[in-house]
Amino acid sequence: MSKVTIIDIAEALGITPSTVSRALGGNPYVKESTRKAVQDKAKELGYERNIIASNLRSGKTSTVGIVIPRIHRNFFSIIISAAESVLYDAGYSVVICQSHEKEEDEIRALKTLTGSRVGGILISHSLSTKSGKGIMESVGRDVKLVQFDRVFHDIPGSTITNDDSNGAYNATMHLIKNGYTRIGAFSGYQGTDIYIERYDGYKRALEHAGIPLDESIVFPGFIDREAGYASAAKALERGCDALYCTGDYSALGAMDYLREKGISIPKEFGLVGTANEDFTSLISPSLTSTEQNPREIGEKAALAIIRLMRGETSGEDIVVKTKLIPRESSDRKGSLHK
Amino acid sequence: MSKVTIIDIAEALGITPSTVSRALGGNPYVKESTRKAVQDKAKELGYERNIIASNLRSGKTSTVGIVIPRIHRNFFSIIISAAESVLYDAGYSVVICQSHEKEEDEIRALKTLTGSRVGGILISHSLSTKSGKGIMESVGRDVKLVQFDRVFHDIPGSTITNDDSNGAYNATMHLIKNGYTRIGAFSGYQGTDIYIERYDGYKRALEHAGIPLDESIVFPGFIDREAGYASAAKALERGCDALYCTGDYSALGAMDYLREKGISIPKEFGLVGTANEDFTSLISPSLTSTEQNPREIGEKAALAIIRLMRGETSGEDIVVKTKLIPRESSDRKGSLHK
DNA sequence: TTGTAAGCGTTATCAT
DNA sequence: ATGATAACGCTTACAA
Repeated sequence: MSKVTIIDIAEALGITPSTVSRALGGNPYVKESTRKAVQDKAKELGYERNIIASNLRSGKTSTVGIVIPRIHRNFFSIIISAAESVLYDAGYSVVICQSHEKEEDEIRALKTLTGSRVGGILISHSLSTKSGKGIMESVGRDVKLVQFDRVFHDIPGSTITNDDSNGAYNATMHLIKNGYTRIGAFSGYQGTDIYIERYDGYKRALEHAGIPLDESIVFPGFIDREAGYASAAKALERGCDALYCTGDYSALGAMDYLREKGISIPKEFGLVGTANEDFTSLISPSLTSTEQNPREIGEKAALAIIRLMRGETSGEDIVVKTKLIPRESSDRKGSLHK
Repeated sequence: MSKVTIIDIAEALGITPSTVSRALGGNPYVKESTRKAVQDKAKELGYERNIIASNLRSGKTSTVGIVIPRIHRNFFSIIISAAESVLYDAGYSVVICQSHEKEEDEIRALKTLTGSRVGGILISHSLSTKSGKGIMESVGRDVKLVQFDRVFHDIPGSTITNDDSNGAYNATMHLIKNGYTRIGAFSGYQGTDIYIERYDGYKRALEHAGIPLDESIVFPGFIDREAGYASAAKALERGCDALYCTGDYSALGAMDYLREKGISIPKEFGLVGTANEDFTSLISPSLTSTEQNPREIGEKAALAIIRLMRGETSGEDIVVKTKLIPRESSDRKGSLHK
């Protein structure tokens, strides 16, 4: 086990711990020969810096916290995976907490993180978090914050978001181009930025195509499979021939209902989801969706928090492009060649 | 921000830091009234223990590392999620690393973790890790280890595994009971315990049913979607009417092939997967699979590492039961009522 | 039951 | 360019 300290190295070399520390820490005021000797000896003895002691003394912390609603949601787990690997390579540790979509848990997680002295936090808010108020109270001034996906713009720090409005615009346009004329929407909870943005994109597309907005075929609120099933019934009743869904699971629910009613997709009804979950390409018909590039979001978020902690910036807003992935569920024109 | 230390509390109360430390640390040799006073004052001043200093001094660490092949695989992300929440409640932090299925990355992760002085590690080995040798060399004697899912039994510490052999036995038996008679197997890489176990369960079921083992319809090695597709072709050629697959993705690949050939599932061909991935219930026909209870594995692994770090045990082997989830892909008898 | 005092291993701040 | 020394905030023998 590595019980080797800088003192051992210093003694072996007949110099002092301070010099060893400097040599290892990249301090410019060290003779190259000394640095070389120290590094060699360190390797020889199997030295590993005691991060705990280092953090204590320097007051800095090399730990970054991540708070997300649920770790086992594909979108988030890919983000974590990407962020974790960037942070790790940059010498940071990562601590992960879940909010389980509850503001209460989110605040508890934040308190625990600041308690364990993280230097920065990556967060995507729970759906039940209604404002940045409680967040700001639980996070100290010297902890840096990067929000991603679900963000509040009145919180200091950086944000990483998708161009959600454009994503929704493109998805809706895609339906229009495929000849659907009465396009409803599962618009999601309209108290959260991303859903507001997406609804906006949907409306812009309709407007662009000269289709009047009909709020009776817009279904806000829950977007899980069950809600999708229930709302699809109403949408059909009200004459829809397509649905733009701000979530893949709600689209799946709609698919359940349509299949039950013997309505053919995409012939009689068009469907697009959002998030490009794994299953979208596995089901039949496969589901057209919008790729949000979670890997890119994770990497950018990690780089953003590093810059923030290093004081290289005091905040930036980064937008990651989405991409429509056309599949069978909206392919009325048969433009897909398998 | 919390700059309050035990010294502040001590001064405010006219006692010494040691007593404050003891009161807060649950030391039994403290007068109840003192403890009460300390706790009240701590709350009043907004004190938060500096975990870094605490760890440095005590030599202990309240961080647990988790090493898994890939974080964004459903099975693993649920395990992490469960383990993380148990560990967090018990006052531990969690650091997560990925091995990307490469032994090299696994060892690198292990070294980084021991470098940041974790007290314990939860690990499921990469497929390319062939033995416990390299693992043992990179982990010091005083770091505790809990292996889960993919384990080596020559490594000290605890293990959490599924009753894989029984799971495979039940899955194969289920096919037999549904009237399939020539049942092949995607048996997985036969250098890893879980796959050996499962192959054993498959063989036991055949034996039990009096069906002779035919190795020409057993396909070891890769079990991804592509491999499933390729092996399904051979299985069909060799007269199989069903396949037991040690993975859902390989079963999905087989399904791809069978669908292409116009072979009806489950009428003409039966299919069971393993792992009960989310998509198994979303595709059509839905895929019979074996639930491995990752949540339970994660919780048990967390509790096991805690016991190990506390010195309450020096190692235990825990087996988590699997459960067959019958779905359409093997339902030749129509015993499923939807 | 509480106080005293000595560090844990590193880094910052003086000197030299 | 390097050395000496103190300190980061906490825990823990040992004493009282």
